[in-house]
Amino acid sequence: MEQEGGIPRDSISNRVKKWISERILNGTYPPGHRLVELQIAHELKTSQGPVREALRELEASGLVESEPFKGTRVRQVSAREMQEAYQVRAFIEQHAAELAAFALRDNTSRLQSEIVAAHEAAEKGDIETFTRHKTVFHRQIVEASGNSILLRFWDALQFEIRSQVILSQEKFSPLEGEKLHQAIIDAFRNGNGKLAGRLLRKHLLGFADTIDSTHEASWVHAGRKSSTG
Amino acid sequence: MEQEGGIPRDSISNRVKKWISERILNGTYPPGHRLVELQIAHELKTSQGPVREALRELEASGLVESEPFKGTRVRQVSAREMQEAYQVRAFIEQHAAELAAFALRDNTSRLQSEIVAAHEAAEKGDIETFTRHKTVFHRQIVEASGNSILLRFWDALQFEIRSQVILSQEKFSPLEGEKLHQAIIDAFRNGNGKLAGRLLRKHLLGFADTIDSTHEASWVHAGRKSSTG
DNA sequence: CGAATATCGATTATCGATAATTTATTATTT
DNA sequence: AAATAATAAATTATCGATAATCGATATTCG
Repeated sequence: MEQEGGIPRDSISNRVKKWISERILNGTYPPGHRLVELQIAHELKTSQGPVREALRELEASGLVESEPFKGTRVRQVSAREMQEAYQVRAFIEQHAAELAAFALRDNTSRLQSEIVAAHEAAEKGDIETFTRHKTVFHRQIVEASGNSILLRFWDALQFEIRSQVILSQEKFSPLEGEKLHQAIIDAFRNGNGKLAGRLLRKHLLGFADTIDSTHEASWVHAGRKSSTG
Repeated sequence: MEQEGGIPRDSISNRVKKWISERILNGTYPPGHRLVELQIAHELKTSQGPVREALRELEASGLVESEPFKGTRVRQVSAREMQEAYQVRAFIEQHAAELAAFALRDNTSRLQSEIVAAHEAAEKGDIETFTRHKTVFHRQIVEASGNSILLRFWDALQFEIRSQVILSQEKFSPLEGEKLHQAIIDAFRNGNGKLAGRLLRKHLLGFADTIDSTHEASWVHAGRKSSTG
């Protein structure tokens, strides 16, 4: 099957995977939505095999869930699970910061530029760009830890978290964390990984604490532009 | 592979998955060994689909690796990666211990019985049983943390580590850690999660330190009985 | 009427065959 | 003989079709 005007260097199942995850991420397929293999296959003019493979990979990464002979649907993450995820992320980043202290000492320019970019986006009200830069900021710290397994876990967590919801909290007070991020950078500049770690942990556990079941309604699908500027 | 006698209680792809992982775990398929889809399918009297699906799941859990059109082979874990894995495991268990402090206070009987069982196995020279009970001991702590994501990560790590190698170190001095495990239990009995966490962390980082590339030859495949009983 | 069961439509799980791609082998040229 | 091109072999990726299973509805029997 020849690609219609696009990049042909990707397997069909991979393209299907991207296609589906895109739709889950931007809210077209809400949690609980059913994903029928042959239906998607027909829609994408391919066969059942690649679609099935894509769904199984998405299942492995936590985006969807499936039961034998019952089918696959977009996974619904509970408030409880979100709390757990933020807790795990909190101490992953704390440890990463301690491990990354040496690598980041007097080497914070990349971190700084992400914060600057995030700040600019926040002022323009571009939540999506803001969130992206803030995410890269945190990921760079885990990357600098030099522990690839830690990074893999962090990625898995991030995928799971961002796939479903973004805390409305994060949207409505984007400038709140600015000072904190600067403090984290300063700590790294001084080679104080312990401090950076404590700050990160506190920051993230703060998010975790804002999550409870009563807030479930205030979550918003990732990628959807909030109409309330 | 037979199913004639009754209702097939497990899908074919799941049985294939078990069949393959069993062979990887017991060393029949060593790291680097190539896994050809149609060849396995023929050997198990099934078709390519289920085998392919099984291999993809094993890839997701880190047991094998594959490249497009090149095929799948048993993954080789480097000394470096083993170190990283033990580091991550160390601080996962440290945090789990702190979270589990409340749940385990005056509630250590299950932990205790695992240690007793491990001790008995060690005296009989039954390394496999010893290792299994020691693993359950550690897993129970993570379970008691109440954080299911933490547990999922720990399981993934364990699968990855145990799938490939067991530190010969652990085999030759099984009684070494006995006192430490008792100390951990005592800490939990007193509700001192911080202390239990520190002990666990130190214990595991100790293992991590014994790993370096010069020791690579001393690793032994999991499941293989050492002839030097 | 109501519980157990047979049937139907929808969907997943599996199969056998074909196309696409890589790797190995042979032929050709310089 | 070395390098390159052409061909063949092996294997993965994909396809279209069939079998197995589930859920809902209709049907039978007490």
